[in-house]
Amino acid sequence: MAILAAAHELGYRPNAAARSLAQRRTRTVGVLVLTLHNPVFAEILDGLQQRLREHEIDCMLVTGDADPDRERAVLETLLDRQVEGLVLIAHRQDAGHLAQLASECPVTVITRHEPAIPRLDSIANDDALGARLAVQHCWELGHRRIWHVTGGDTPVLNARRRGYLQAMADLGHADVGRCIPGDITEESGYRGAWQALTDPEPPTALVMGNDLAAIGALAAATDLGLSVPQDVSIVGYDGISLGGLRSIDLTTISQPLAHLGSGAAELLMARIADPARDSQAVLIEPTLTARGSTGPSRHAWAGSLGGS
Amino acid sequence: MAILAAAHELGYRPNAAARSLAQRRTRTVGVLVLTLHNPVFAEILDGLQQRLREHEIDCMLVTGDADPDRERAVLETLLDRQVEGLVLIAHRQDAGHLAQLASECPVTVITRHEPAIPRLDSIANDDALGARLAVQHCWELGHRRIWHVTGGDTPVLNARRRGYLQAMADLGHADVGRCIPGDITEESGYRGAWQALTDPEPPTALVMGNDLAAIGALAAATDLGLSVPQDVSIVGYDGISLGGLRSIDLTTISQPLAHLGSGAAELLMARIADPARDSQAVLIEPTLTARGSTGPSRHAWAGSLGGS
DNA sequence: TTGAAAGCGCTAACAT
DNA sequence: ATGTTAGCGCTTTCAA
Repeated sequence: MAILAAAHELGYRPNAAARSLAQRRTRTVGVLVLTLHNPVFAEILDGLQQRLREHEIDCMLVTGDADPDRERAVLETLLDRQVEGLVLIAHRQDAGHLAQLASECPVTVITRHEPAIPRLDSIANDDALGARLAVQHCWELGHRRIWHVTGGDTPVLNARRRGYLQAMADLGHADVGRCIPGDITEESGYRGAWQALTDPEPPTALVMGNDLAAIGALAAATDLGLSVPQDVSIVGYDGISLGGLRSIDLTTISQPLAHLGSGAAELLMARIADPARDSQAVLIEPTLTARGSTGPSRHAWAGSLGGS
Repeated sequence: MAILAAAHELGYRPNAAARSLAQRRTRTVGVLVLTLHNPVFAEILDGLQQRLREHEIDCMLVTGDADPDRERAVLETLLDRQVEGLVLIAHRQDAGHLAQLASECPVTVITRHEPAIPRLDSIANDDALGARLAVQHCWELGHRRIWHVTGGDTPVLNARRRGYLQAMADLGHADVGRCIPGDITEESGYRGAWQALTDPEPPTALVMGNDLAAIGALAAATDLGLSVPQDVSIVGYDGISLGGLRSIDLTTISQPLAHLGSGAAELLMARIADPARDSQAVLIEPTLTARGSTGPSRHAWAGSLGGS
């Protein structure tokens, strides 16, 4: 007893591997994040890590840098370490592999609304709704030629594209809409916006796949000598805090990022406590944050077609 | 044999805890990162993780969100898991605790030049030199009233401040220099720059503590109706890729970020192979990346004091 | 070459 | 209340 106490003083360190072997639990969950380069994930992780800490659960953070194979490899290492649950923040896995993961341990997916898979819960914002809000905002400012630079062929970005198309159709302006393929990096946003804005009949408003791409789009507009929002309005998606800076001042569709993280932690804890419970799919309404990158366009009513 | 093979097919998963217990090694290193909100660390991690992967070493990534106590707590969990080494990317620990860590396992520190501690290596850029380069660049553009918004009271940021003061002294203009306290977030950069630029005798050039703060400074200039670089030149530090965007277009002191990461991996691997080797302190020369946020100032020669 | 046994450092269930 | 023992799932050693 006293001996043990003394040992502690002298730098004795309990071996976590031995403990989890004997105890048959690790008090650890694994967290996969799409990439560390987009601050949106840091903001989600803030909420997630804080809540896990409250539950006294350790978290092992890994990233596959948006590469599905690398993701699979790091998920394997997490599973080998007997994590008690998995949180996937914007993964790149298909439904089959997801179901397999969920058969091995509780899984919670953030940012993505998954098909019903047993033992898998999800929490996400309504991307289609968000994209519709973005289009409506532009429309109310008088824009008609509203284009979309997509974020890539993933469920989240496809939902945003769907919302965009839906909104354009609802407004009766699908004919002047257009989708330009891209991904969710600044560079891609720059290229996509450049392509759009150098079109013979350019759009007056751009709905971008996410905030990072929108920041790239701002750069493209600058380089083309266009003023924002006088010449072109730009809307992002995510609501990263960087967009709130006055020199960026990006109108965007805001998700409650930290809340997505803490909500995921709760879902995972609940499922670990009761693995058989029904799958939950929490859907959160995004909101428009209007800032300086959108405004009435002087071209809005003067394009190749008039108002509605 | 065949039995084992079949077991594998059927979802058998080796238990990493049991393996590391039996094998007495984990093939895992722990990585502490100051914060996930600054993309500079993602860029360092790119280089680090890739190199570790080449060595077939797993990496457990944690963050203490710039809070020394939280950092200490997560470092404990890493040590409990018997990591074979530790990489600290911009930590907040004092020399005493660092020495204690190094006595438990090999440690490599990135971004910070540590005092000689046994079993601890470091790799960093020369922050004082970088800050001098920033001042010299402004000076060559004709600026005299060059102020510094500091990044806080940490060794790295203190070195930058020292370099700034040194350069001002060398140029014989220490009297018009001034340090404004701040930290390394956009918000702080905004506040610090605002304070500087609303001074009765404002500076014509601002050397910021890092790129994020510089981006905040750009916002402050915008809000004050000042043009960059006509009214004020702004220099960042780090060389994050965000600064290269044309809408931001930040002159900065570039560190070879991925190289810092891969270099740290090599240092750590070498020390794990030979724990008794001499401590290494790799120092890398930063370089100036001149972009659009700096230029000759129309006020440079017209301030309260003329040229030299 | 293949199989049995011991043991890694801890915890849990016992027996004292 | 305290001390002892078995065993977590693997690797390694040693015997066959």
